[in-house]
Amino acid sequence: MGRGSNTRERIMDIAETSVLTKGFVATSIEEIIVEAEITKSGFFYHFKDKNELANALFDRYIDREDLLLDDIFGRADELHDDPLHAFLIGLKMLSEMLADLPNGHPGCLVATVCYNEQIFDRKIRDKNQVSVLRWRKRFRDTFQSISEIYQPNEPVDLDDLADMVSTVVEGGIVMSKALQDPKALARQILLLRSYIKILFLPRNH
Amino acid sequence: MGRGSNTRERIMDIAETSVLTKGFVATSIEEIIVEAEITKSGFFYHFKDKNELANALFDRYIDREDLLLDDIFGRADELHDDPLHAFLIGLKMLSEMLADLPNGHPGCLVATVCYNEQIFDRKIRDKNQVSVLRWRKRFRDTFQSISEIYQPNEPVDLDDLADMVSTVVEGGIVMSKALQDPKALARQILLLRSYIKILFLPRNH
DNA sequence: GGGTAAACTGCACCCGCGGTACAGTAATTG
DNA sequence: CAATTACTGTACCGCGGGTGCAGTTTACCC
Repeated sequence: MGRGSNTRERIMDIAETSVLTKGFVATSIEEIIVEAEITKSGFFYHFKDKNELANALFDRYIDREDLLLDDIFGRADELHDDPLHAFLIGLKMLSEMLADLPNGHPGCLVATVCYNEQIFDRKIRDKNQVSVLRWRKRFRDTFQSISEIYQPNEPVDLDDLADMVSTVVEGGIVMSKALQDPKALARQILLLRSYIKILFLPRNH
Repeated sequence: MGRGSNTRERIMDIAETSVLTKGFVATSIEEIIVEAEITKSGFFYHFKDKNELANALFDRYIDREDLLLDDIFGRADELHDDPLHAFLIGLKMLSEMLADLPNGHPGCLVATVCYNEQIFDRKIRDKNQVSVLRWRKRFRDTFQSISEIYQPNEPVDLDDLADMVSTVVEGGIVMSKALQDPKALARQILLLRSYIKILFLPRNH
């Protein structure tokens, strides 16, 4: 192994997969070090305890998700000047990307934290809230731009509507896992898209 | 204590609360027996191991949820003959009921199982799938009746639409927990209601 | 009122896992 | 060549799940 082998990242990759499928508590340090081919001491050299690993996993996960959304909805904005149509294109691309994941979406650490609250320290629960509020801000801004052009056919709170993107993603992941159908998430995103479409597009198309 | 004290149910009540907030693995038998004021032997008299407790919890939880939905949407059907309006009334009542829970929805065991897959036995994962499919059937039947009268303004698959109810509930619970806002779930349900409304109601209202 | 079964208590013990402590070592870098 | 980084090895602790089994209380039935 030695220096160039990036052990810390390898530990985190192994841990992330395991945490998303089995849950944090069920992921033992023992199995991580076996798969990473290091010793227990090696693990605790990189992370002083399991909670520090959780924090590192969470930070990295959120950063990646943000980059992914920047990428998808950034590209969508390039493809259409109108904010509504750009967003609809973005949702379509998001759905397609999720449908193309061979084993389905691996799960979301936000939900993992929610369903294992007490075992994480306060820091990570606060970070969780912050990350959800960042999604809200992102999509609220989008819906703000849209509503300056299109008037919604139903009265809606734009913050709630922004949260609905997160809701459908988190709920869709749960459904995909429960149904053992990797494509379920993608189809739920398309339903959200359908809602946004008929909510803002004028009735006499 | 003695005979009439219904120890088994008391164990399950304590365990359910703990499982929904902390997760299954983080719920120790030790804390359950302290709160239930029994001994370890007493616990293992009722459940041969933790997995049997999980199975019992899950069965009871699903039964209660089904009864709740029967009640709410049954009452809604009594209040309006038209299937669309009855369903919209049902969603409103569901939302109001969730908003009235003092500490918000406690969480859903379906999601708990999804995010802790490997630690439960196969039996419980199968039951999870069955329970989600039962929700699908219930709401698919509703949307079937609706679509025989109203023609949707967008092409939608009725199974997916039925799943969206579960999606928004599961996702909404995650959002409520993450945001630490008990009312978030209720507001997401109302957005789903808004979608169903403008999806089926004719454009020239 | 005595017997039986249900519903426990008490105690002793094993294992796996998270975590600590600390000494030793191989490779890299300045 | 010295110092730092990135580990290994070993020994040990406490907690929680789980087993085994003998003993005890309580309710109810005959």
